[in-house]
Amino acid sequence: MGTAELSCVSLQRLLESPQVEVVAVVAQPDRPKGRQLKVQPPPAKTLALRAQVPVLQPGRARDPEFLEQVQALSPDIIAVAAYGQILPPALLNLPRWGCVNVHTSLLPRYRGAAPIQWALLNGDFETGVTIMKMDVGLDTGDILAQAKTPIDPEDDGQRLHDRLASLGADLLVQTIPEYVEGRLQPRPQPTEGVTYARKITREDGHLDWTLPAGVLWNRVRGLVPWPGAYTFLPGPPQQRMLKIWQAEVTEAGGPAGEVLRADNQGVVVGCGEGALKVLALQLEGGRRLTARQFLAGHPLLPGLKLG
RNA sequence: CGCGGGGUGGAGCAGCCCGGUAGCUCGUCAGGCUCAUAACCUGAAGGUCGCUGGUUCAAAUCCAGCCCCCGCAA
Repeated sequence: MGTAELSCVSLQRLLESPQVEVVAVVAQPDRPKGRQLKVQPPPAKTLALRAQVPVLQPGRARDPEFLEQVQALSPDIIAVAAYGQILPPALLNLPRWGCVNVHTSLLPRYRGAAPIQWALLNGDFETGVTIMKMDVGLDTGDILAQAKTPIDPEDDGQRLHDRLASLGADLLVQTIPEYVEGRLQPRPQPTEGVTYARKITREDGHLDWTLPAGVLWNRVRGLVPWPGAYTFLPGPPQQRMLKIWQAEVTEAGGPAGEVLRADNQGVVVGCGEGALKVLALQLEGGRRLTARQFLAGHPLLPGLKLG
């Protein structure tokens, strides 16, 4: 079961694995998406169809009709990754080996919806993936396997997502046989160190320049590709949203939110503490540009106030 | 028919409302200057102004249709 991009990597590995037969894929229903609000299939469905695997798309995972369909398939195990719905106990207990989940954090840290982003937002130096046996709680199941990866300064939400997706997929296909063959004992999550990664909202991207540069830098990195860190470029005629895709912390000091310097190196903006050198940005309606390209057509003079 | 911005030499933009000489910041090429530079100076090349049709003496500019890019929203 999976919906988002992240689940596709795991699905792909499962399809390739000689030890696993994928009898069906469950994804969330097609939803209106994109610019003209056209109804579009989720990525996992697209991949499943291409692999000619049957796809189920229940509106709710607890629909009795859906549960019957799953029962009819009599799966030995259900693998879940980025599915996006809570699974009812009836489903958790349906397969002989239960349900296993790929979670992109080192549980019990960052239970919940946005573990990748929060690891970056909090400036962690390390994160990873956990394969767990699902139970009724939110990401509280027993741990089957974990793999770690360091977070380096080059990482942003997209890069880390991609890396964890493949790390998780590898670990999943390796873990399932070990678990099923009894070579691996589920162990309860530690009671210490539990944190929750609440869902990210668009407003989380709105930069507050009175915060320290280091915090803002983590925002910029953590919120790629969505919602992206943004600020506003004052008019005339009207203020426009300015997304900041890449930046680094720099030494300069000056009023928070004020452009201190703007040249080919980048746009330096004052923060509550230190300054942020913006390297890649995107004006509302335009495409993403390097600081150099941006400045060629949009002069940003020192003293300009961003907000 | 969800809302909105945009397509102008290689890049990023102005010009469009108020039709009439193709502009700006860069890049490229050539030369100069400098111990040196993503520095500076001089010169040059490079554009069917997204496509199609319409209006007009005249269209980047006004009108209609189409293609493509992007932000919001979901």
